[in-house]
Amino acid sequence: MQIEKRPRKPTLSEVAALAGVSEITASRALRASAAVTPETLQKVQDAARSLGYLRNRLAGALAGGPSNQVAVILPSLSNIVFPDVLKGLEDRLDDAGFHPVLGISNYDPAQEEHLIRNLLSWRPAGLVIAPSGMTEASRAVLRDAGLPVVEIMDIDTDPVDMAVGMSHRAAGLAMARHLVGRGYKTPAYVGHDITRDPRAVARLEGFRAGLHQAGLALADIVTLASPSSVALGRQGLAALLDRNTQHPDLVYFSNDDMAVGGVFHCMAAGIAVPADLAIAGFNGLELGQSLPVRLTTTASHRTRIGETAAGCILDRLQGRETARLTDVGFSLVEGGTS
Amino acid sequence: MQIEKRPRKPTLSEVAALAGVSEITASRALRASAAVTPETLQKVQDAARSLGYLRNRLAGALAGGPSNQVAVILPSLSNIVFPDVLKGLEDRLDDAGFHPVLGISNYDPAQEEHLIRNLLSWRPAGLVIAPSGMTEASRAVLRDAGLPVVEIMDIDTDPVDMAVGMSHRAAGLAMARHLVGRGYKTPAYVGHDITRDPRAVARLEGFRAGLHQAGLALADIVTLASPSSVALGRQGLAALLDRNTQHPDLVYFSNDDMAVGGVFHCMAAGIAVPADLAIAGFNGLELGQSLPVRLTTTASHRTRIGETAAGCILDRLQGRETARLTDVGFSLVEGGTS
DNA sequence: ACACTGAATGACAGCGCTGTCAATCAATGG
DNA sequence: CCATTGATTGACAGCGCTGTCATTCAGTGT
Repeated sequence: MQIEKRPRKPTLSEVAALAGVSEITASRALRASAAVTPETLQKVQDAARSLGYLRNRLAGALAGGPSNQVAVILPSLSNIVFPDVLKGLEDRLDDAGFHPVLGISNYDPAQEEHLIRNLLSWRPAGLVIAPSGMTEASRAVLRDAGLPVVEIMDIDTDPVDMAVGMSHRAAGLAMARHLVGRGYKTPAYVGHDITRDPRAVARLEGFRAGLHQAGLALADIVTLASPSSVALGRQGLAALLDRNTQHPDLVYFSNDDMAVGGVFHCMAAGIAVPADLAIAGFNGLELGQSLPVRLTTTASHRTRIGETAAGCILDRLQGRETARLTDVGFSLVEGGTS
Repeated sequence: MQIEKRPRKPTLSEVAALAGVSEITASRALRASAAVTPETLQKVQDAARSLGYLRNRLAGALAGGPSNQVAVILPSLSNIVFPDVLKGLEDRLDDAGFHPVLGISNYDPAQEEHLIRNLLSWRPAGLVIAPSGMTEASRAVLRDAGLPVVEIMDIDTDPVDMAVGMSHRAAGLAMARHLVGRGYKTPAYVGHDITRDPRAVARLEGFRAGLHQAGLALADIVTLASPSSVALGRQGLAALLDRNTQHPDLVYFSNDDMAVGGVFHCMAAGIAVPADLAIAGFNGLELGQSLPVRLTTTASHRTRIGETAAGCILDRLQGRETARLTDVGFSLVEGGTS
């Protein structure tokens, strides 16, 4: 008695047989990778269609064919920044027929290392990572992997292979200069859990440096040990203003989510922005730009980072020249909150 | 003369040789898939480490081993809803050592079909899709694929295999009932490009049905042919109020982004919410809940949809029973804008 | 008419691993 | 002491495809 068996997926050799050609010819026809008579092409395609043939890329890649998978490791999806980056990546990769294989490190270097090995074991064509304190072991694995690797977000680093991003320190510095130029004298800072966010730290440093150059310093600073959010920004500003320290005339927030929370607090507490208090953020999220009064912020080009990183991978795969460091820059957005 | 050749990655057989065991034993040791003496285990692990061995899952999967990739097809990453779903998916998948392989259909059924074939050619363990008008061909491919398939977001459908989501019609209906109960008499609607968003259409239908049951009808309706955004909602409400039709006492927006735009318009135009105009959205985004006045909305459980969908895939893979339809429900959020 | 060229096709081997089944061997029970 | 059992290991074959090199054959130049 025959055990009922799901009819196996048709293989290339069955397609070839039906089309009356050799396996390898069928392979070439279906990949358009080498010269095949239009006639043969037609026969093979017909055969494939009538059998419902679905290419098995596992076998193809194992046999030496190219992979069209690109490993992507991000620290989180909760922060809108990373979906934006991912969007840019996906867009460009998709154009070239590539797919991201995703891993989320949760800002954990150990998890990151684990993900690197795991994703690499599928022999992807390239790897894009927004590092979260990569271990030396991680770097070593990437170095030996022999595939294009792009580290994204930050370019104040020494990448294993390539890096695409912006200088967060420069962004903080630029914002400080801008605001100093507007005449603010007693700046304060409200931040989220920045121990996990070296880029926010870099912005803060740059901001401080900018103030320092103008003979100013932060009047006060509040950091809360939670991931950034609108609610947290609101809470953070309330806390800041509650203290009986020198009242700031300006608050620089660790990012736009936080800053929008600050704006909401002002709305609710009847604080005039920017007359009583100016507010600035970072990222240039749509959210902040759709407020009744546009948020002053620095626009980071997140999607462009993704696109550019994907471009680096693709360029490298096609043997084109690639830059080690790519600065996508940032732009200061002079909104109405400062 | 020897062409310089990147030292090939060590293979399992080299590890086995170094460890002094057979290939298959090394394989088992590294997978912990069958009984191996602690001693052998140690030897093999040491050998693997000292060689910098990196498992090749391409070969493993081809040889009949399991895949830990799950294809995920979403219509977009621009709408925060989908990153939320993806987060839920990734979370649960990661727990089980699985990775999402991502494809974005851009709401295009043809692209969707293309993605399905493409991703399936990597022989993933399962597939999760937020359908965008799946073609019959797509459904057929999925049916024949012989892997767990979960269609997400909507459960008002007839899925190929499983579906996880909520009834958007019911959500619209519930919101209508709630608002009718609050005494509003002249409701209006502001929506985005809903031709591409059947779920928004379903909510609108449900909303209309709810009104109808109470002897009411939509006083006015504005739909704009762009993807939803805060700015678009703002613009939409302005347009609605600009018309010299009966003034609404309530506007139901196609989603929270749009509704928040509406709130912002009211702030800017000096319209008191909810005294002059009530506003309701859909999704329960953090954004709306952090407004100075919390937005009235329906919370969709996006992350839970992702988690549940991943759970279905995993359950099926482990031979556990799975439901064909899973309703994750929704919850009405009575905010201050109504 | 003949060697020569290039396009189209094919034979072969093997990518690196795991499922299946068989072999080995110490421990157990009578 | 011998058959039986279960735990551990190994031999073998093959997953489905593509790179490499060889072969075929029509078209070209002299």
